[in-house]
Amino acid sequence: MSDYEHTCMIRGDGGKTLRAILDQICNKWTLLIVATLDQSRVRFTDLQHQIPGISQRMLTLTLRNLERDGLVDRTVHAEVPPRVEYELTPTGKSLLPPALALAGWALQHVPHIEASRAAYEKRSQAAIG
Amino acid sequence: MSDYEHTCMIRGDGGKTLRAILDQICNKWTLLIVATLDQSRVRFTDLQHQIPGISQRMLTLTLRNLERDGLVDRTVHAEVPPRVEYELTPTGKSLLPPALALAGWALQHVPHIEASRAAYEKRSQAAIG
DNA sequence: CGGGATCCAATACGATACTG
DNA sequence: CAGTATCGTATTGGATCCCG
Repeated sequence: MSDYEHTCMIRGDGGKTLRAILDQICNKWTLLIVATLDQSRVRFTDLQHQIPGISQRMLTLTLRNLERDGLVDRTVHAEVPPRVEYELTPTGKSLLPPALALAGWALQHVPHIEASRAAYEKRSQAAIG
Repeated sequence: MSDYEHTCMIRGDGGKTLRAILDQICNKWTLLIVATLDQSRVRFTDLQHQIPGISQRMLTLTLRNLERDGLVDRTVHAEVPPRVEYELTPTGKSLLPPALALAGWALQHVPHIEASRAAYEKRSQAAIG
């Protein structure tokens, strides 16, 4: 499918559901969690450590949403202390390439964007003064 | 760069700036606007029509952010009535492929995700009842 | 250890009214 | 036409406490 066809479908009217799903994929933590689950199954606490800054609450909520959408599998081991592991489903893994592509783009353009922001702020200041 | 290297860089500590930028790209309207600017320069009102559901306020705000980040150029024509056109900068255009890849993924998996959600709700109901 | 429940602050967003 | 300003609501997310 060409880029142009993509844009047409994105803009299409039926796109309300699509927008909702895009919103959910593109929130603050989803991409990070998916990226972190790339290699293997990971425990809850390990996830929390590997994603600095995420709160327990948001980790739980985001994982539940991913589970609900069939992108992540949750395995509870009947042990004491309890052990819960998360891993990507095949669908979840299929999200990896585009997700990493976007993240890679952001990574590449951080310097450019920061410079552009600085220049913009400077212009704003100049306009005021 | 391999997927694995990508994930390492995403998870890295310096990632606070990266996360902030990813957040901004992945908000409710940015991807839609970028996708809509794909082909050519578009006027403010036309953008509003091509992105059903966006409010004037959010269109303005998001466009300003994109301009600030150097992804969109704003051209004001000295006419009456005024005419303002927006177009992607080269950096903005470079965002197009990964953005469309993600949107394409979402599009492909809408049915699967909706089915998974329905099944999940059903399980939850069963657990309650 | 994993995570549910609650409270609270920040902010994102929409609706409306006004302007050059 | 292309915004800006203001207001009110809805959502997001962190902090904290508690529980099996």
